[in-house]
Amino acid sequence: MTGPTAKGEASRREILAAAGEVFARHGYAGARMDEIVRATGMTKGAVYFHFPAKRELARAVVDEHKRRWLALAAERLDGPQAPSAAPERLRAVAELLVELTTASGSGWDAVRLANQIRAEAGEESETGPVHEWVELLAGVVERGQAEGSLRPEPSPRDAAVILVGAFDGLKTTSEAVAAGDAEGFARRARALLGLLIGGLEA
Amino acid sequence: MTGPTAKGEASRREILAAAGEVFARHGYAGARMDEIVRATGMTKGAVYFHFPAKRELARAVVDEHKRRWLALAAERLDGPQAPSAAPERLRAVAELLVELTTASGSGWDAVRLANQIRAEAGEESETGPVHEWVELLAGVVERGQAEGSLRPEPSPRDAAVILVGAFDGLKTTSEAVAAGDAEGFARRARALLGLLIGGLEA
Amino acid sequence: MTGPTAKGEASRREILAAAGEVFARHGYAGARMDEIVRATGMTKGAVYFHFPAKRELARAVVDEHKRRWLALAAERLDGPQAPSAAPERLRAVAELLVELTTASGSGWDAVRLANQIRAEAGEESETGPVHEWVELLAGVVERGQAEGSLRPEPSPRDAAVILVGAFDGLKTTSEAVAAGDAEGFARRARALLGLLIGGLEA
Amino acid sequence: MTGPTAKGEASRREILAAAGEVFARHGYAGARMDEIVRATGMTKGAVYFHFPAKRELARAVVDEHKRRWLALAAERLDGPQAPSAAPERLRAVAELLVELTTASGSGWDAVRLANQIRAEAGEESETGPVHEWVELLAGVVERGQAEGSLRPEPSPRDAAVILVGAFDGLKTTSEAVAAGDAEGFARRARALLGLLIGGLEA
DNA sequence: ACGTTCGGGACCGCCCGTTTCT
DNA sequence: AGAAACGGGCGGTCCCGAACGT
Repeated sequence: MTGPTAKGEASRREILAAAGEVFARHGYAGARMDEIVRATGMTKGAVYFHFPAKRELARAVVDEHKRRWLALAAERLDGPQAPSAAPERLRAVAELLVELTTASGSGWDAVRLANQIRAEAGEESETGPVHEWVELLAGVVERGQAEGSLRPEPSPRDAAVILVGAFDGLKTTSEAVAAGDAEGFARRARALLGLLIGGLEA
Repeated sequence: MTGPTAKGEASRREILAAAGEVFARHGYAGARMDEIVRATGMTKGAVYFHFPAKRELARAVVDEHKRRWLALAAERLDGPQAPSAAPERLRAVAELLVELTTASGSGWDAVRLANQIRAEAGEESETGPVHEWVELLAGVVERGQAEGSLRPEPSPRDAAVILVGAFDGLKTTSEAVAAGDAEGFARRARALLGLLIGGLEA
Repeated sequence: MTGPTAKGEASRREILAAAGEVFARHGYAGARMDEIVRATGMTKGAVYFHFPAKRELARAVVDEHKRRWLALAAERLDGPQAPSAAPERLRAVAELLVELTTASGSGWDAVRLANQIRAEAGEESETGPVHEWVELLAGVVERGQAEGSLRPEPSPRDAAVILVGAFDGLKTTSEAVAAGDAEGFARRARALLGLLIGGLEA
Repeated sequence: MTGPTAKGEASRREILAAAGEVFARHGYAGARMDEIVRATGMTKGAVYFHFPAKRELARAVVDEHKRRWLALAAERLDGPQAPSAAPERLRAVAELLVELTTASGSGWDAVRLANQIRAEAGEESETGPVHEWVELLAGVVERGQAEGSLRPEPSPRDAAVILVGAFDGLKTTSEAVAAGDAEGFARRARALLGLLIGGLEA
């Protein structure tokens, strides 16, 4: 009745980290609980104490990343040196995306993981990280269109979906074409987002 | 030593079709061989006579689609009423992509399937359908840049990867955001490709 | 990380016993995991928790017997009423072999099982029970030759291999000729070993 | 209605040879029909035309060898320079056994194959090659005992079983102890048989 | 609260000896 | 004699819960 202890929290975080890695390496279905367990150094029971099922674990991994990213995005958009014009705000978010994806090595993996969960379980959870990004960008686009700095043509939501989706797909395809070429991906991603944002400008 | 017969070929095609559907429904890992077998109406032995393993079957599905699509693409680009200017050629291919994806219902699934196989097997096959599309589009872009109808900035290959990847990702994200909304996807896809191709024009 | 518990040990032993029986009845290849599982009264998961694969299980069965028999042999050779002259020592071991084989019912089966594993897996493990017997007997023969109570002709190792091999083969052949005739086997085995040991004496 | 043709006979022999090799390599249970088929260069239908089942094929392999060996044995025992004294006759057969086993590479494999079939199918066929050898040797021993050149102690049949069984086991054990050492096996085999026959002499 | 060892079964991909068409 | 189809069953995996400490 005393709630989670400090040790419990630490274990939880460790499990989350290990699971994130394994899920990223093998995909949701391909990931084996045994491997996750081994990666944590704990035993099966320990993992299952914190997360009652594989799916819950995956969801927790996704949520964890989501939390972190949105905090970063908010910082870029609301922080002291945040730009005020919509195109620049879009560019700031775009840059954050590129950085997240290339820097931490596997930043975008959680997005892919969320998609896999969705694909397996027949459409349920509508709270994946993509939605958050879409909402975020849709808000920026909407304000930009209201201000007149962005063209009114694709609806804010469509524009947002296009930006997020295009970026996501580029990651997959880049890896299919040239696996491991992080630099090439960053170059292409910047070109892509530049092209799109430029096209959206008034 | 007489080679495959007509009946055998027919069975092979039937299996391929059924497998394509099941793979599309559940993804590669989620697809059960039993379900594929049931879908063909044949028995396990029959399927395993034609394809020695699940992975080979999936690869054959991918290759089959690849063959068909590239034939269509070639038709659009080399047929009688094929446009000659690079931007229009890109637009023609873009339109074909949209049509294939929305019309046949399971058009783009093979691309996704190829990505899943690649993800599972730890990067081996370099013959997925993406590569073909990339090569095809890179050729068009290159000629366009030589003619001056396209800007020289992203390299032909980068441009091609961007076009293919962005399109691919849009599908996934569209479904994550609004599952089953084919019309919405087509609208966004046309907007995306229009934006990109417009941006590439001189 | 607390190590195996008493219950676990008990289960392990039970599985080992059941597996030994089934392997003896059907041979390694002919033995079905399902039957072993059924014989234990547990489920597949339980068996595979203790032994990760059929081959490991078989190896464990072999090792178990090896341990037990060598302890008995050591008792006969080093115990209080152990003979000191080499020929008598050989005869003591020979008698033990006959007793083990006929008495416990499934005595020599582990030796046959080890041979089958080796035959299947393409020569790897050099730790089968035969080796232990060979080493044991070679030691006795060597001392006997040094003392002059045994002829120097076949090298200790050759003599040991001959003794063990001849005994092993007699079992198989006896059963091929007259299945189930334990008494006949014992008679022949004593004759065989008497002949050989007599021939080795100075 | 014309009976087997010449081509059919040739195919049969080819299948038998290929099957013998594969059975020797993998054992009866481990041998795959597919591999045998591949080794013949024919198709499954062809093999199953000549031999209705795997077991029949194995039996045919065994019988084939049996036929050949007995012809050779008869030659040694009844030929022009055949010895007349029982001990020498035993030695002649022993020498033949050693030669057969070491020379043709896999001479004794059929004996092992026969044992495997018997083990799998729960004692039926009593016509394996071991029996033939036992009968043959028992005859020699019987005459020797009648003549007084062999001691009367182990019955002819027991003596024969001992000789055959000991030899068989030595092969297995030799390979377990020193795989591939044909020379060592021959040395030990000659020592073993010399020891035994010497012990049987009056 | 946290962790461990142990056990449960459903299920899965695939193999394999065989039969059935041409 | 070839290609094609059959279908039962096998070894093994995997996610998870139970029982039991600490």
